[in-house]
Amino acid sequence: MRLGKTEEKRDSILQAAAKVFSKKGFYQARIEDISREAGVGKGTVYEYFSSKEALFKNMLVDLNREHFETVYEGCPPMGSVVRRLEKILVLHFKFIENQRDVGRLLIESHFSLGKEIHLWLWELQLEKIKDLAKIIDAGAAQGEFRRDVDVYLAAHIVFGAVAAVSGMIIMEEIPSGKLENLARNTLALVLRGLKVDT
Amino acid sequence: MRLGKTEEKRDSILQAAAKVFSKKGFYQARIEDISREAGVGKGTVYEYFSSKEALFKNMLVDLNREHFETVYEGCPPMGSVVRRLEKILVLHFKFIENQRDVGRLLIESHFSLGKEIHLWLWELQLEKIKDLAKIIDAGAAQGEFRRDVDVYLAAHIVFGAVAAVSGMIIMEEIPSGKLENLARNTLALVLRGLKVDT
Amino acid sequence: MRLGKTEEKRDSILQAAAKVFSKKGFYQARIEDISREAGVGKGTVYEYFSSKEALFKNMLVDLNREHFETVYEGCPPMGSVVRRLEKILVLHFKFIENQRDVGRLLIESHFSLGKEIHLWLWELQLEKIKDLAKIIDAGAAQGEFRRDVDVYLAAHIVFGAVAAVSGMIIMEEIPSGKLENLARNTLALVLRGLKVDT
Amino acid sequence: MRLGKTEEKRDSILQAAAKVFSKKGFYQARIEDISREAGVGKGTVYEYFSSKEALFKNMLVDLNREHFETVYEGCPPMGSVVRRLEKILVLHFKFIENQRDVGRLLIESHFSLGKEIHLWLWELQLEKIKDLAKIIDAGAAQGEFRRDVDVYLAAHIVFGAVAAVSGMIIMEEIPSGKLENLARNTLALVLRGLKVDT
DNA sequence: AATGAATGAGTCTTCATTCAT
DNA sequence: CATGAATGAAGACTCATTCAT
Repeated sequence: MRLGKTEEKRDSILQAAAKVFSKKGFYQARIEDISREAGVGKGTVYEYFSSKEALFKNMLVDLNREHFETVYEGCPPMGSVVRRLEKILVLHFKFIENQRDVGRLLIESHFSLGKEIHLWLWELQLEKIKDLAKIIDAGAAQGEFRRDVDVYLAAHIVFGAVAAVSGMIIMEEIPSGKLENLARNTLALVLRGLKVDT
Repeated sequence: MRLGKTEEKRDSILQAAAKVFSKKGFYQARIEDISREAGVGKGTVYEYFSSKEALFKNMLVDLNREHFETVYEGCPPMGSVVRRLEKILVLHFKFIENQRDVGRLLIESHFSLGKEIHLWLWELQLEKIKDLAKIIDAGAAQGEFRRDVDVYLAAHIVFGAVAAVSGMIIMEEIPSGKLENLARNTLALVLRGLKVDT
Repeated sequence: MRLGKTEEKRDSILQAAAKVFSKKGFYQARIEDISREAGVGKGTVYEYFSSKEALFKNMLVDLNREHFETVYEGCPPMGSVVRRLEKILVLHFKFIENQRDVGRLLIESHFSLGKEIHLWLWELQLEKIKDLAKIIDAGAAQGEFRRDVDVYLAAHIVFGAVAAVSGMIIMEEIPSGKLENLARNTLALVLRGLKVDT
Repeated sequence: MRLGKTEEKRDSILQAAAKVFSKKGFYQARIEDISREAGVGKGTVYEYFSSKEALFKNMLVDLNREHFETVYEGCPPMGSVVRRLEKILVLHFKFIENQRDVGRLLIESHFSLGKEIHLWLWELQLEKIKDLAKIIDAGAAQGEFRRDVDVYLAAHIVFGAVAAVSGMIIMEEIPSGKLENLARNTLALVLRGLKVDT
């Protein structure tokens, strides 16, 4: 299962890109910063990625894959959808917390990038929302969730709620130990709502 | 009630800035684009704002004020907090819808800007969240909302939810006529949650 | 002998120009600095002088006139040329010392200005050198100076020597009380030379 | 003894800088002029020098070194200090004449530059004056020069005199053949002074 | 395959000058 | 006459990208 030398170098560049882009944002990050961080020459970056934008996109795709593998695959469908959601939230918050800088990029769904790349990012986010929609749909099918809700809308709402709390974790530097509780509370609110039970 | 000529020009530059920054993002926007959009010379922009960054910040502050006046002040406390929230949501969604470009900037709380300005933006957002927290707190005090929720967390969640739906409105170009319904549904979900009533 | 209001304003602009140009040099000085220093509007400067360069030249001409009046006219031909030279040196050094900033400009015969203005400055300096040559010539005619010297060359040498000592006065902030002595020593060297008498 | 390619390029930029700065002065010279003169791209200049000012300073330091090597090192202490001075003057005048443009910069001790760089230039000049003072001091020690003169003052005077004559050479385009004679005459005046021997 | 020196297009910002009031 | 708001030409500097080694 060893990666070829080539694959290794490609990876180290992506790692470096994640670090530098996260810290400085797309426009402030310089290719040279990234190449130095990766310990390779500036020209080498262009051996593996055709442009700064391509590198950026690849980095995000990579990050998403890692996020997906950590959060969803590390948490397959199980009996209760609610339980699964709770587990997903915990894993997600931990992922965020483990990789502050990198996590910031995942939350920052919006960038001051050109329109084209902006749309591309929206697509990326939409996919996550659709994954969420499937889960919610499953919950409705199993009778755990109300059937009178617009699943697509609900997915957006849950996504936004989770993103906002993720931002809170990063910006307010919530300590690791409180994440499980935070996940539970967040989910509780999303599931039961604000209103007093009637 | 006439604005001085000077104030008028300052305003037209801010208007133009909102338009151009929204469309292109901070780094892609050129001062010249903005000055042309405003119908003034390039140098004139610098008569009113000391730098591109200063213009950007001023523009956001301005936008926030407008948003605040439209949404919150256009919707003072009333008997029911739930009713007030619903009204706020409708106004907010309409504000978003009316000024797609401009609205995009309000949602895009995160930019690929330098760390400093990024923090400044976070502060701006936090203020909005705190406004929300006050409303929720009032709801709890009046017995409309459950008392066992962390108000600060709840405010983040509502904020995130609303932001996500706002993004949906902009990106999927939801027609104006459906906004009231969308506001109702969003609020319903936030208030009652996903789970089936027990 | 009262100056008209107009003349007064023109003068205050020239004063301000001398101050600001001296402190910052031609390119670093901004017309606005000068107008503010003069207590007039920016546009007013252009009522009196057609351009920055014209203002600069006028200011130097003015300064030269003042210098000439102070130094040469305040010291008409008299019996001994040597005595006259000594008096001239004292007056010159005092002029320099009195108006450090302004004096600096007189010494700084060379500027990083465009070729054209540079030549003009050289002419200004050459006139002073020619005045000096006349004095030396008179000294030779009176038998005080050697007749075998090239008067024109000698004038350059004296001019350079005096300029260098003037620079010393400004840069090393020689106190006022030592100027007379310095003038005497400078003149002694110029008159008797370095070499031991044979 | 071959310079590395890199060193070569650095040098050609310095050469070009000397030429362009000399001709146009600091503020009128454009980096692009210099880069074109050097036959390199605009960006390349910044590979070697961090800013226009840094380039300017480096160029002057370089020039000074060259001047020093040509004039002083090409003329080591010998029996007679007077002889040495005469040789130095000849070499100096030839250096000036050989590199009119470049020489102009050496003479133009004063520029319309910011205060900071101005001070730096004064230091540069002061060093030369101190070198001169050492020579004069040696002359006094050897009994060739009078002992009752202030060596530091004398050095300033000689420096100023030489600078003024150098200016004459450049501005009046004294032909090469007359330089030796000019050096002799200049030195004679400096050594014996203007006054008739008593 | 890897490098980094070289490049020049692109942009913010300054400031002399103009001109409507 | 006096003003200062408006202008836009000009230039230092950055950095993605290329390419000879």
